[in-house]
Amino acid sequence: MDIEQTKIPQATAKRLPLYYRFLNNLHSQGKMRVSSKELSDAVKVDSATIRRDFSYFGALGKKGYGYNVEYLLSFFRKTLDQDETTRVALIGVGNLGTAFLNYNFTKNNNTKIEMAFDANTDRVGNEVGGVNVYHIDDLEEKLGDLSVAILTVPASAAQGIADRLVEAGISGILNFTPARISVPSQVRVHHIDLAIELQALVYFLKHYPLNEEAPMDEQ
Amino acid sequence: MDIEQTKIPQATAKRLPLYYRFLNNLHSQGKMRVSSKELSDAVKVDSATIRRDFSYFGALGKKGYGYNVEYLLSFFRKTLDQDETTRVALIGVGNLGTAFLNYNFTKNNNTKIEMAFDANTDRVGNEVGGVNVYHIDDLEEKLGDLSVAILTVPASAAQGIADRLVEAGISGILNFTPARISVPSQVRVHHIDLAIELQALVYFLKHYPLNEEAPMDEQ
DNA sequence: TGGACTATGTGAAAACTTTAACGACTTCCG
DNA sequence: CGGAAGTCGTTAAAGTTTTCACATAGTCCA
Ligand SMILES: NC(=O)c1ccc[n+]([C@@H]2O[C@H](COP(=O)([O-])OP(=O)(O)OC[C@H]3O[C@@H](n4cnc5c(N)ncnc54)[C@H](O)[C@@H]3O)[C@@H](O)[C@H]2O)c1
Ligand SMILES: NC(=O)c1ccc[n+]([C@@H]2O[C@H](COP(=O)([O-])OP(=O)(O)OC[C@H]3O[C@@H](n4cnc5c(N)ncnc54)[C@H](O)[C@@H]3O)[C@@H](O)[C@H]2O)c1
Repeated sequence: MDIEQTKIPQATAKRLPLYYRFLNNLHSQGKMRVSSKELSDAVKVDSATIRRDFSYFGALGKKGYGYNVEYLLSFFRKTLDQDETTRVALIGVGNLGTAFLNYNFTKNNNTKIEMAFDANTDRVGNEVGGVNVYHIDDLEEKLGDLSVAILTVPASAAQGIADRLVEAGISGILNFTPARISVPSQVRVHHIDLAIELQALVYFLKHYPLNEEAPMDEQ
Repeated sequence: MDIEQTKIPQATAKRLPLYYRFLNNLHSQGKMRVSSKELSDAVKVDSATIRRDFSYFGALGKKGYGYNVEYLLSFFRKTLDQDETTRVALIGVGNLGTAFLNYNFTKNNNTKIEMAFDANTDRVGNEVGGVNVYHIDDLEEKLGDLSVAILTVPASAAQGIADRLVEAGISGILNFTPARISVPSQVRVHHIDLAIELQALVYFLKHYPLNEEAPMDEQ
């Protein structure tokens, strides 16, 4: 909870995990150095933006040389707390929830889905992707000190479950349901609304010219 | 392809589908009128932002009254081309792809996954969620005039498939793989990177104070 | 009908984000 | 060793998005 880091722009913070992943790729390819230009080509973010982003953390590179991959990587590992794994709960083992459980978020990542909950007794007691599925009634009992939850229940159940999660002490929710849930201000919710992403893409295609000067990428 | 509409800020454009969905909800609840304040509570977007967004389309509301739900809805239906369905292809019928196929995007939506492709012959020939799965070798032959594709293949295959999609005339790609693909500037790619979303949430929780003045929501 | 109330639409300011440009320092080759 | 080439870190400018705040115009009740 560094006071320093409070100053980092949100836009920058959102790109950090992306940088981290590509630095990891470079490192496992045995690359020793990288320039903001090379990184820019890889992650599709303007090189000036990358340099600006890095500069919030101090002078990480060397003029005329670029950045040392290993150094940068170890710096971001600390910054992004890659050393400690954040344990996550998933609520709603349906289509989407099952996909997430089968996917191993820990591969390149400091997060791990530790347990799952569902209301459907057919699902309860099983293991999906190596994760135990408990009954939603046991949420408060099993949750322990987990602080992050992924919400993949039907929209109609979203607010109710969110209330229980908050009550149980969760501090972050990744919400995949179309419901815009209400939570106290100490709790952070990120909405990922897949239907809307698709609609927005279609809208942009129909209404925005996509010629030469189209932006490199979106979102 | 109205010239008018080119002026609409991207940030606004991304919120339109959200507004549309909530207006639909209100309408099916029988509500006749709605104020920017009420809408704000529902979608968690500042009411001034909502009024500003709407104002790009002209004066849609009435002072002292608010907005007529039916009118607004029919206006957005036209604006978002809700009348014509956009046909979409999905490439990669794995965990995530299967979840999308089973989900009916058409429920509240003008998009429909029309066909799917996979390299695994075990999947080919089956129907998933009512959608035929073809072999990836037949991509060019089957694709026809579809202009949007959802990419849920392994990261290593992403760029190769993207190249083929572009060659086959696709104009928009919703990319769920961690690979940042390169495409010509006439093609629009939206990246949805779930692992990064999760990491970013964790980062914000650890490094940003989430007290009184925390923003209402993110992303 | 009148007057209190309500809620829009928008000008202006503030906040945030991206991009351009370049001085300064490093590297690296001949 | 010296100079050309490369690349950072940053200042300043431009662009985008959000928010404030209020005149204005319509509502609605008594
Ligand atoms: N699948 C997709 O492609 C997709 C796309 C966009 C949005 N979404 C949204 O994601 C969410 C999940 O979608 P899905 O397709 O996985 O749905 P699903 O119906 O397959 O899964 C929902 C799961 O939640 C469980 N559940 C229901 N009520 C519960 C409760 N009170 N407590 C705990 N578990 C409960 C159900 O038993 C089920 O297993 C939905 O809100 C949906 O709108 C999904
Ligand atoms: N599942 C998740 O929760 C999750 C989370 C984050 C990111 N992702 C990303 O989404 C993508 C898909 O993930 P997944 O879990 O569904 O993977 P998956 O391995 O379950 O599915 C990939 C599918 O693509 C098919 N495929 C492989 N090569 C192909 C090719 N050349 N042409 C056509 N099809 C091909 C495979 O046969 C398989 O069915 C991956 O890039 C993954 O990194 C998934």
